[in-house]
Amino acid sequence: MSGRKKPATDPVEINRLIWRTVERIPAGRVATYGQVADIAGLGRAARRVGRALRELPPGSRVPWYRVLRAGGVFAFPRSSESYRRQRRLLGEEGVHLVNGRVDLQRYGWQQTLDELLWSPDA
DNA sequence: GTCTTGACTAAGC
DNA sequence: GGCTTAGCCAAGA
Repeated sequence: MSGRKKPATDPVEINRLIWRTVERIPAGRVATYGQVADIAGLGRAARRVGRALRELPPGSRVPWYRVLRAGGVFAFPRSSESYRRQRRLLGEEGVHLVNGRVDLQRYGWQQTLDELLWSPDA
């Protein structure tokens, strides 16, 4: 047997891995490309995440709109259809924009830290 | 095999 | 606040 071990070299595997990671983002939360890449085990391949989402077929249940650029900024131009769609979908989940961007300290996907910092009493 | 592009990020002006 | 530069990684020409 060829003992050649390759860590998710197949683009299909990588895409699935990225999509699966994006699906893990809970509703009402958002994550950055770099964060998704890191969680997916791709390191700094934030661009790879963007490509995977671009290749994402329509009708998919992957919440691509929960993925933002660094700083909570949208990846699309403000006059783009995707921008409005993303903004609307996030709004339905309770995520609204402040000065054209999302407050990552509040809506950012912080699996553990968030519950520690965000007290329900606030 | 080299160059360009891109749903990226961070730092600098 | 916005624009530029540099770094990064993968796909396409």
